Amino acid sequence: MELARRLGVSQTAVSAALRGRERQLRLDAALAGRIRREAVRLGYRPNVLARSLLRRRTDTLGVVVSDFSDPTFGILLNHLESAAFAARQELIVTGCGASAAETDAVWERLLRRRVDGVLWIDRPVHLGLGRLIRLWGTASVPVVGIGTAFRAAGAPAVVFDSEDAVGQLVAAMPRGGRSPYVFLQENPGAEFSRWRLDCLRRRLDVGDALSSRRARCVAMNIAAGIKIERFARLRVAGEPLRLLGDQDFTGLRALVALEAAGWHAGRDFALGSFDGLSWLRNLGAAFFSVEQPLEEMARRAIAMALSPPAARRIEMLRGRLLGRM
Amino acid sequence: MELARRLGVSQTAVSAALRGRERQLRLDAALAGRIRREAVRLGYRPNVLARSLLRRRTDTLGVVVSDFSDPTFGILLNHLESAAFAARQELIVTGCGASAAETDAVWERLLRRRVDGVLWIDRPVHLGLGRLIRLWGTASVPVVGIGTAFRAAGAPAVVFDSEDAVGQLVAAMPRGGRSPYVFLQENPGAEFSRWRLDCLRRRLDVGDALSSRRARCVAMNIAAGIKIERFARLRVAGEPLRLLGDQDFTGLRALVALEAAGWHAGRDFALGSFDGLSWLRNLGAAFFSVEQPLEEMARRAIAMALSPPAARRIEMLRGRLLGRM
DNA sequence: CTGTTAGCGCTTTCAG
DNA sequence: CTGAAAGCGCTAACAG
Repeated sequence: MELARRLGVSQTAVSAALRGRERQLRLDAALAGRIRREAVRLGYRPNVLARSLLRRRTDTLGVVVSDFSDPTFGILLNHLESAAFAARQELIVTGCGASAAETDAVWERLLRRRVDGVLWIDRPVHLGLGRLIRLWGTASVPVVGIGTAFRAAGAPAVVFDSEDAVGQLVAAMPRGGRSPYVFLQENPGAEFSRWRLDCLRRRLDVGDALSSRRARCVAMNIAAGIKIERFARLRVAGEPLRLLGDQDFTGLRALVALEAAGWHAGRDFALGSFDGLSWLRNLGAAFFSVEQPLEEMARRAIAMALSPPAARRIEMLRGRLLGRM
Repeated sequence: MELARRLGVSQTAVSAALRGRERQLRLDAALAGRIRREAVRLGYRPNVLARSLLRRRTDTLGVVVSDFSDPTFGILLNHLESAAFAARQELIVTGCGASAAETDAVWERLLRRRVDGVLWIDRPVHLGLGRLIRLWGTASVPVVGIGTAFRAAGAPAVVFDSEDAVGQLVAAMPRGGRSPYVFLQENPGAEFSRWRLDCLRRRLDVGDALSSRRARCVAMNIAAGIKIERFARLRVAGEPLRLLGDQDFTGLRALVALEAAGWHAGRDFALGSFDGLSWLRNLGAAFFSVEQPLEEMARRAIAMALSPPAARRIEMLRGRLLGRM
């Protein structure tokens, strides 16, 4: 160690002083101080590579994000960083690549860096769940999934409870009547969208049994744009239409279009959606949404990656309803 | 190397075969194939730590993101990953921490990992530009800033040309008349917001000189909500109000509120904003926006970090106008 | 308290 | 074409 030579002390002393291990080594406090001061003066930066190589652990978790541009994942990442900081772990965040081959490369690189564990945020659109789980099987370190995609993967994961969220939304909407529930899909092929629709259907079936009345559920694809006539046709006079966006952006688009057409939230329609992005709070009361417990998800995911294998399993977390009509 | 022992060949041969250097070493092709097959069979993963330690370079760039939840940065990150892949570099993405102390820690950790360069996406809200630039000075590797915050920092950076963007927006709006330009601010303290307002003011001054007519510019803070009366008061009968959101979300909020109040885009107001987030394309023609050239920014930033010092300087990139009224 | 020693897993050099 | 040897920067064990 160059620093040691310059100061004329042993490498051991330098190493100990720099990591605050002076008590253990019964190192002179004054000396330790001198070493630390000199280290700062010289702009000395320990080489983590060498350290990790020797210790055979990196205190680092890899994080694979299936899409950086999803704001929900962005907020989750912010929380993950805090949680990692608290757990004295570093994070290496990376995208998932644009093709199966790139995803393999990303995965491989993370493991070659000898991360101590991997968190995988949602399934990449180009990679089937089965294939992904098989990939995880090649790891020598713990892998934890985050996201609804992993609800039935059988792998350790932290999952937002969509089933419960749908229940909260339905409970907050006007009951009874003949107007249908309209499930709005911006990207009907997306897994989360289909899954939430399934949850809604199941939920309404349960409602049926209890109220002995048939609540209709209509799925509407609005990817190509919103046609007001389609809404008008579905509506039963005097009753508000019950709209559920498959996520906040979808609900927002509907809101813009309906208001522009002279429909009024609360009178003509009730609107809810998923994820509770914070900027919704600025839109007033015309909209409600079930917020994902992202901070808790982050904490749990990190804890799970760091815990012994036996403690790793699927955890379902419930959301919280924001806003009311 | 364990693999070498198992196969009964030399470490040299294994190393060469695995990195496709067999020609240089004049290694037997059959042997190289055998080594590679065996490596796959055994699930062998070279240790990047050891490799980097010896080579004294990591082929890795650090990326510091000031806010993961900003969708613009998210898209930029996706592009950065592609660009890095193309340049055979890896990326270590990290948040910037929530306080000055955490930012220091993030920075330190990146350098201790011996990244070959750092890209810094926008200035953290809790850290002054001066302080940040000073921090950069402690690096032994190139640092490239990305974002408007660095337009005058004197450090190498890739910057979206807001001045030009304002020009494009103003040019696309109705000319003349007495209605003011209203600049909508959701977070008036934010640097980008103030800077874009400044640009607008300067632009309108230039317009003045040419048309010898005074165009008024009003800044309106809408953080607390949108009051329609404030807009009504500003409007000159028969002329559309010219609205500029400081970013897309801001413009969107205004759109929702104005349409809900019975104002019509095109007739009663013209609305533009910044950044060109892709989901705007779904909102129809009521809105236009200047898109940041994120893909190009990503490519340039990576290239700049990899180029010799003399080639590193500030690059201003122009945006593209999306949508028309 | 300090110095020495022996590596962590890999690449490179140079002599076979 | 192969093998031996040196060493990247650090830590841990142990003998002074």
